[in-house]
Amino acid sequence: MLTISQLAAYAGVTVRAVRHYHKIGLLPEPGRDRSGYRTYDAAAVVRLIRIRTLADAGVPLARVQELLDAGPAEFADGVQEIDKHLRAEIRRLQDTRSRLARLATGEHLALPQSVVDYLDRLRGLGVGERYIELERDAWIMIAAQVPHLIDSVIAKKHEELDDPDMVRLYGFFTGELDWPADDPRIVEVADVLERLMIRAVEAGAAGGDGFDDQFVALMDSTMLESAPGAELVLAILKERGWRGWTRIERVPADRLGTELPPP
Amino acid sequence: MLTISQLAAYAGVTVRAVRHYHKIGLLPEPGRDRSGYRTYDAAAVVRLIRIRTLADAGVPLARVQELLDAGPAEFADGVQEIDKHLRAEIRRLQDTRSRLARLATGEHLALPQSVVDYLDRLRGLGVGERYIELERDAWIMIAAQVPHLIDSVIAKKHEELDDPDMVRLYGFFTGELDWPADDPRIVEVADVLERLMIRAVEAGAAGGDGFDDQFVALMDSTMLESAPGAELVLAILKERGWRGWTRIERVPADRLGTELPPP
DNA sequence: ATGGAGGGTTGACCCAGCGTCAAGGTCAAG
DNA sequence: CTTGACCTTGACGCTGGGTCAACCCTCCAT
Repeated sequence: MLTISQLAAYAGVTVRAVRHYHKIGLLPEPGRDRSGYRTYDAAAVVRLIRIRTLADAGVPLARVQELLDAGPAEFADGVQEIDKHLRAEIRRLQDTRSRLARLATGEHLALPQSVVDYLDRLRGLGVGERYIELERDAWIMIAAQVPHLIDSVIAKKHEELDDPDMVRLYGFFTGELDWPADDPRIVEVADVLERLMIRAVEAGAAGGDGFDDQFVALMDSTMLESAPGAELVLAILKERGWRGWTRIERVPADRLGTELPPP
Repeated sequence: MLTISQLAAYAGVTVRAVRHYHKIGLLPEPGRDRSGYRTYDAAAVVRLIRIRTLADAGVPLARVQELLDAGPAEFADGVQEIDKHLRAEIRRLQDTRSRLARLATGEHLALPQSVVDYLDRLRGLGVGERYIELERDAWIMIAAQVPHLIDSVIAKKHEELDDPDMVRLYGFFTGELDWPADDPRIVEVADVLERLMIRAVEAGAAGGDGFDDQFVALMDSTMLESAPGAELVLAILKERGWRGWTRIERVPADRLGTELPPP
């Protein structure tokens, strides 16, 4: 006959755990010797080892009890199920490992690959890290709100970058971003933007861009929040008869002065 | 700006978890809008995703906090450590899978391989499952109490099985085991055992078997508890001047009648 | 016989990491 | 104005034990 600590040591568990299993009725209370010590037999060893094997597999103790007290068919089914869980868990941990490896480096975890690629393209154009971070944060906000649209939006952005004027536009964002309000480059930026807008309108953007009003408002407000000076540029363009940002519109002369809806 | 559920959904956690992270100071409380709702920015998204990546790797939240607020060197060290843990955990789960596969089948989990092999050898000799189970339970008890000795004991048992008389002895245990006290086979068993004992003594077993008294007592009492009828056989042998079981002794004529120590 | 080590006994409280109500206040749409 | 989907705080529950605390048993050496 075994004492509780002999039993526990052989099965690789603590004495406390064995007593816990008694308390919840998972392992039957054995007989006691005349001094009150529990005395275990081989059946207890076998049952305890079965308990541990299942518990190590992550099975809740209540389920362990069901399984051990069930027929062989149900038991086999249960074990199948547990093994499936184990395989999934192993795959999850392997995935976690690869995510962990990317933890230190960059924005890869917070953004879909398409956006990461887009930001890398901007870097390739010489855009400064300061501005890249602003863009990144804006894209994080957009991706968080409309994850299903993000890939198609980024695809449009890539198309836009095929236009040399767009490349020129991004070329402004290489150094410090806090331009004073009278910085002459602001007018240059507005000029480039106006050319882009004209071309966009000519290309038929007026017809509709496939996005609904809410999403356009989201894009506009996010970009306005993220890019310092964007308001200044928008003000200049408004004087010239343009409205919008994500969705470009020529403002009819009689409506000049109408505000954008508040972000 | 994001609401808490947008943030949570994007990071793949529950709203409740985000609030929990606020409560323990892991994720800073963001600003509120005029109605008291929390409003999150991109930095919160990034931090929350980092938190989840580490937490998914099994890192306690307190440790996550330390890591995220530490310098890059300490962070890299910590990630190394976590990855080591992950690899170990994956190996542990794979091991659990193979143990799980053996759960339904046999005694493999409760006994070392050497004993399993020994029991298989007994089966090969035609010993009945009823008796095998008794042996198995006895070996479980012995292995639980003196795991470091089990392999050498089993090795001795294997040697003993090379003796044809020992094979003959086990040959008795094929069917029912509850022999009546006057079953003639009991005398036959005693005869075979006596021949074995004589040969053992001649072979020099008297010199000492390398086991201490406590262990011999353990073997004796375990086998006596497990095998019905063993006491009868021992009684017959005692009349013939033998004592012991695990350790065989010729009892000098003047001490005939001396009892074995109580188990 | 006695004292100390090293078992054993019960009981009660404590932990992470949230899940799950409960009991409301807010917001957008119809 | 209502409805339904959010948001807020707060409190309790859960698993699988760990960690005292306070005491009893047994064995061994002295």
